[in-house]
Amino acid sequence: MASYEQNKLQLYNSLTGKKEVFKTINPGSVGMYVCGPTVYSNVHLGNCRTFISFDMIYRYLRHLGYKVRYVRNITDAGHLTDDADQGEDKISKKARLEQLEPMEVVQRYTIDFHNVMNKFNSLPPSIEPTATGHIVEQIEIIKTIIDKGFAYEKDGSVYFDVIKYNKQHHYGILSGRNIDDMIANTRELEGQTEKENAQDFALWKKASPAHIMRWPSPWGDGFPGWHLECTVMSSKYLGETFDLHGGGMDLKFPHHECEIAQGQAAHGHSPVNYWMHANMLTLNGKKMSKSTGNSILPEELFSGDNDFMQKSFAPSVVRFFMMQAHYRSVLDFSNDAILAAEKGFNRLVEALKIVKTLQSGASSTVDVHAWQKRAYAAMNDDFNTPILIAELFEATKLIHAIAEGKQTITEADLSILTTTMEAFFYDVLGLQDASAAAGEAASNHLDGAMKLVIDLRATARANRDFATSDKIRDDLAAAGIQLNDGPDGTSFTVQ
RNA sequence: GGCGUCUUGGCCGAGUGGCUAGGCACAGGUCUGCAAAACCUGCUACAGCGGUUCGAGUCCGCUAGACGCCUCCA
Repeated sequence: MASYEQNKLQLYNSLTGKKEVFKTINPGSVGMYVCGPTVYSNVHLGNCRTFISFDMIYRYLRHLGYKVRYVRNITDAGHLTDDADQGEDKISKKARLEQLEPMEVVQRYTIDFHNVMNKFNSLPPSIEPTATGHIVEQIEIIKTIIDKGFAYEKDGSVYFDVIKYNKQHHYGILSGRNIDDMIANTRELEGQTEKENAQDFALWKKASPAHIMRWPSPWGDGFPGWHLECTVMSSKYLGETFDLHGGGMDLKFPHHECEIAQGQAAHGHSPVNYWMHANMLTLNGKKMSKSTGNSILPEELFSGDNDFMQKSFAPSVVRFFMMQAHYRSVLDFSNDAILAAEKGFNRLVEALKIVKTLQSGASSTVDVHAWQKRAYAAMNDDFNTPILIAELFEATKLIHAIAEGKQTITEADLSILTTTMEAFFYDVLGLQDASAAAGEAASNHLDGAMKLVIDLRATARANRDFATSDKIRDDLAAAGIQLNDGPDGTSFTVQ
């Protein structure tokens, strides 16, 4: 029996507002789509939280034995800077500003995105399609939506007819809005004359002569609307209805709402069974945002070169910090919070080393099975990583107790403890031991040199030459190497 | 203005109506030449007011505050 059959996974479905038992369309397989970044600038830490959250979800689904096809797009065209007719494509705007070819911008920031996600130990998706690679399919689906009567052409642009759609379906089903409220509360925007209604959104935009990124279409030269690419690429690679669609909370409306409308209009049924939304990462209590300057780049955090934090932090520490909060909660990033996370993270890393040195005994005085069950229960309850981490700390206490001989454990139980700890820490949470990543060869050389220094200090201490022994200890500490004196001798840790 | 979410101990952060979340910090202890580190122990809070209930952090209402979306946003 596969692991996913034994674990009753429940997840919060944004569409219904409830936790639901996860039931896939095809047994054992999951089709999962997550809205990726618009590659017009470096991804900031807030962007990363969403992708790390869904990386964890992807990892846990795989851990449960599901075969997952994970599609995450790259938006390299079609994203307007505003919704008015003067709207300009984000990529081409950046290209103009930096005197670059649009695809040069795309290339630069796509590479940056991949580098950052790599450092966060985020697994690459199964398919990473681009909007510009699917212009033909987007034009085709626009034709279909026009044919079905849910879109109209106006002067080289095509708009989705939200009012007409809403007569048959509920536009606002995901975000909990209704069309009358939206109409009553629409802001007055200049240049909206083309649309029949302010709520209508663009499927295709006519390109002005100055617009760099443009493609021919039945309606003239232009470029696709932002919402369309996700509908096209998800249905192409996952089918017209698929299991799971994720993205940041800020995409719920209008982007995901429009995706539902487009899918429904084009294919006659709702595109997604489970909608999941990762919450925002805030800085100083406010949403991280490139445009307001209230953001921090991952690289600035890894290097320590920023105005917010007092030191640098390893990618796994940052990831651990995020995993300590539930993905649906707003999380505030601060110096104090990440410092606390780093210490806790180090304790877990240490426990993972100790667990490998434990000796098994004839009987177990600890209930490893109950513990393992609680750990899975936490994850099965809408991916509750904070509780999972609390259980990992509980296991840490057990490991110390066994190491000190206060508790005993059988070989079989020790095996469960070790593999479960490692599976959750490395495979599911996607964490890495920073010191191990630093390089085995270098650390072997350091080990040899440190053995010499530690021996010299031990000799000095034996001779009660504390001036020498303390100088060794203090100077090493200043160099970032901490000596740990214990009953069995001295070890060291690199800070 | 509309819609929605949130307000938990010094800090971060989970909590399905009744049972200790967890981490950090702090205090005491063990170990140590002294420290540090490590480990052990301790630390019972739920914005305010009212209601439902045998019982509420957990449900309902009101008040205050914060945040998000409504415009590009992960």
